[in-house]
Amino acid sequence: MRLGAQDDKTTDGIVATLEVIGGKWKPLILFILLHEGTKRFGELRRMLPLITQGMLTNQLRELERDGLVERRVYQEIPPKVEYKLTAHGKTLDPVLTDMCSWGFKHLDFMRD
Amino acid sequence: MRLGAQDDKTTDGIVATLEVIGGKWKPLILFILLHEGTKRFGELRRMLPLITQGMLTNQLRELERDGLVERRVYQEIPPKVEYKLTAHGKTLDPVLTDMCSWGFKHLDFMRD
DNA sequence: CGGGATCCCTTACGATACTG
DNA sequence: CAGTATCGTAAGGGATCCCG
Repeated sequence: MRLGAQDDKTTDGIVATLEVIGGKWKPLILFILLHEGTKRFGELRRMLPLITQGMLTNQLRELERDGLVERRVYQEIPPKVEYKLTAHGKTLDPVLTDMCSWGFKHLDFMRD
Repeated sequence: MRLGAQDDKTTDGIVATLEVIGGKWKPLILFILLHEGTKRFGELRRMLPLITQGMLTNQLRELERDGLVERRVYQEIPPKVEYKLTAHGKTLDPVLTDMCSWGFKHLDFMRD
C-alpha cells in the first residue's frame, strides 16, 4: 500500500498488521485457535454460526498464506482437515490481548 | 457488529479497536498527531501528499466522533483549524507501538 | 483556508448451488 | 466433510466541483 508520507516506515508495521488481522472474521478465528488449540473445519464452522462456508475457507486461506495458520489434511474418506496456529501465529497473542483490552476501555469511554 | 460466536465478548474489544483504527489513513494520522502534537488541517494534508481533502476530512471526523481527536476551530478569516489527540487518544500509544513492532517482525518473517 | 456535496469505482463481504 | 464456483450487494475509498 502506498501511503505517500515522507516517513512511511513508521506506520508500515501497523499497516502490515492490519492487513493480516483486519478481515472481519480473522480476530475471532485467531482467538479461537489461540485458546482452544487445533480445530477441524466443521468445528470452527459450528463455533461461528453466522459465517458462511465460503468466507471461512477464504479467511483461513489468507491466514495460511500469511503464515499464521497451519492447515493439515488427512487423506481419508470422509475428508478431515485441521487448523492450528503456527509458532509465528502465536506471537500475535500479546497484540490481540492489547487490542482487546484497549477496545473495552474504549467502549466504556464511549458509553459516557 | 454481530459475529455469532457463543462468546463474542472475548473479541468485542478487538472489533471495537479495529473499527476505530481500521481506516486506511487513520493509523498514519494518529501516529503523526501522537509524535508531532497539534497540527493544522493544511499541515496534515502536506504530510500526506496522496490523501484527498475529502478523505482527510472524513477520517478526521470519524476520529473526532470516536473521541480520539480534538478539533479546534479559530473564528478567523481565513479559517484556521487545529487537530490534536485527546487524552483518550493518547492511550492508543502502546497499542499502536505493539502493532507496529509485530508488523515489522511479520514483514521479516514473510521475507524468508 | 478548510471544508461540503456528489458521483463513481473497486474491494470486501455474503448467499446459493454444486462437488470430490 | 470440506470444500469450489458463481453471482450479487454493501461499504470504503477516491475524483471533482462548489462554498463560506
